[in-house]
Amino acid sequence: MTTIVDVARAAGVSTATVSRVLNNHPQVDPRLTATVLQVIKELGYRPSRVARTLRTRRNRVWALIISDVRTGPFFADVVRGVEDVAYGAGYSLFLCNTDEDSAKEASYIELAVAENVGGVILTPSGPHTDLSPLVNFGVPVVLADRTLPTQVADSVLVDNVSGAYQAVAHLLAGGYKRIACITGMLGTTTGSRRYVGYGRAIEEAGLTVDASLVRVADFRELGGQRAMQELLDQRERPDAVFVTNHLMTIGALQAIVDAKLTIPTDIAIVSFDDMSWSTLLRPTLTAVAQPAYDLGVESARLLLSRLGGYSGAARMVTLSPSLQVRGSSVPKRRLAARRG
Amino acid sequence: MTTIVDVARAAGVSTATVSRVLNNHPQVDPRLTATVLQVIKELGYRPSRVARTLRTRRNRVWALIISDVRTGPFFADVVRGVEDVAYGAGYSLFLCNTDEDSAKEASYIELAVAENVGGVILTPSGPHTDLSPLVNFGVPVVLADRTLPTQVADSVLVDNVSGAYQAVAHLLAGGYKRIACITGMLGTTTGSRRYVGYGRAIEEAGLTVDASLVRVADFRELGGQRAMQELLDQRERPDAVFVTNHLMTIGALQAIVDAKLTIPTDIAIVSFDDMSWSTLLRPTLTAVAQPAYDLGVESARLLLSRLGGYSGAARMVTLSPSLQVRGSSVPKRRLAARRG
DNA sequence: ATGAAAGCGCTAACAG
DNA sequence: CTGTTAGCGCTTTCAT
Repeated sequence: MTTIVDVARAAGVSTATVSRVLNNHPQVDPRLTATVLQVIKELGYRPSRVARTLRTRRNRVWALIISDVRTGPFFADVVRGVEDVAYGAGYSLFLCNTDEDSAKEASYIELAVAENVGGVILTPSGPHTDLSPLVNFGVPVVLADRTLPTQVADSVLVDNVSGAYQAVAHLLAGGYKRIACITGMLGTTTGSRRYVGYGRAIEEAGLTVDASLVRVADFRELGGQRAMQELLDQRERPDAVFVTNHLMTIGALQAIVDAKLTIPTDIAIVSFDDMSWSTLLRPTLTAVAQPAYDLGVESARLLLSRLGGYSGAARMVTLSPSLQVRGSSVPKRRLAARRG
Repeated sequence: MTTIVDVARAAGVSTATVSRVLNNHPQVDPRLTATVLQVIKELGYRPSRVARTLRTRRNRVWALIISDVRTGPFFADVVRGVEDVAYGAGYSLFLCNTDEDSAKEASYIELAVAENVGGVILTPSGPHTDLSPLVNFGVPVVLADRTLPTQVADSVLVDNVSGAYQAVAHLLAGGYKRIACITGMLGTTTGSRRYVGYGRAIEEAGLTVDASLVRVADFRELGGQRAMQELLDQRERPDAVFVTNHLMTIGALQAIVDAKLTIPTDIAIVSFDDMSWSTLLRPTLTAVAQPAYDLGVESARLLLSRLGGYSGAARMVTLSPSLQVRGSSVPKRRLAARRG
């Protein structure tokens, strides 16, 4: 391996000069710069980032700690948003999947400080995630998609209440009356906020939330399927359902198909999370689209600003989801018209 | 920040002893070990991986260089396979998305050597990917999903020929005669191998490949859609189509819907790549399922074995995809029976 | 079994 | 403008 010493020797200069060339300091003779650059190329020398990090105590690496890249398009999009900004600014990423497991999360947080990363973008696995190792070591943290009770870090959120509200208000406007809700764990921000949006829409319409129409599931496919089955097995069936994430939506759709019911005549459905295949379903699926990529981008930007020296109070950026109206929630009167 | 020196001082031992405790060397007094461990806990000390890497020239980090995590479930699954093995063995991952851009790929390869990573798992963007920076620096490389002409590295592949063959043989067995193929760029391994499998199945059935039924697209949604439109616009339409990846399948399905044709009566379809939502479509989608997670796992294992000292010739592991038969390719005679 | 000391490759005072 | 030198935090001979 060729080091900075080899380059210095070959170029007949000191290592300091080589270092200056590497970091393009202004006060260095252009001719020296040229020869050094030449030698570097000839020797195929590449400065060790490890040594540089040790010396400068600045690591051009971030840790991105999320629950699972596989879980639908959401996190994958977030990752790309982060990565694109990071790459543009000369940073690279440790990808850490916690699977919502707080122990794994804690161990990745440990890793982040052990690796002396420059910053962390984290989707906390729960309300008790301990950021103190990071905070104590002065590692800037940005919370993405979920925040924490203690306002110790910048966060970037999707307006879950608004997204859910839009979805349910849309169903109400379409003439649906018995609107069920399959929500995720209420202990999570996403779970509770989306449920709040559901309740708000119902109440603003002068109705009250009917507990028999609400099912708290686990954000997963099987949970969604079971919840939907239960709802359909009741004596008084819902005429519409709002499902708060894409995995549970897959399960719910399966349950509806299994029950041989037709969407939206028997039951309308709106999903939180829009997928590339939403338009391939028949009928096409009405869904709340989350700005996942942008969420990654914004998170990375907040981190960059901290790295750039900003040290004000914790900031909170909220991004708005948008309702994609499609066939699975056609207004009742239009359905009637079709029949007629 | 507390360092090994602080620990040594507080424990009344030398840094060498602390280091030995950290790396659990056998020849160290159990009582000293205890006090050192105690002090470490009290001080909240965490050894710097950066310093360790610099000193030992062994980095417990890998670079995982793929085209794009967002591109469907495939790479996300690969990533998780790699990550699970890596995490289990104490390694972490740089996630690098190249977007099939050889310049970006090259820059990530540079990063890998600059960061002195312990190993690289790479999906080459093309046949000209230059591994020499890695090879020169003695960084072990495993090629995942695609290989390179020069057999310089271990590789883990999916048997694309077999997968495509299974798909097309299944259509032939179902009585389909004019089977079209929408394939990706033939310059890529996946593109060419899947096309080979298509051709082999056709020829083994005693037929010949009809060039008018073959479209070379770009592995993307729009490309798949256009290709399908062209195929449908011909005077003699195909009665089935084999599409060689999931994005083009989405496009093709869209085109079929737009043409108001019915699957599989007007045209049957089989996709390479199975998705979580394949069973939600009506009819459900017949697809070749790739062992993506396992591909990640195997790649990581090969890397681990190199890291463990294995230095034999380049190995090649081939994983078999499996055909998931569903409704989009129901045999013709059964269709006839339904009608009758 | 433990410690002293050298050094991994780099940067940043400090001199000159 | 350039060189000398002292570390960054850790591991690892080499002595003891």
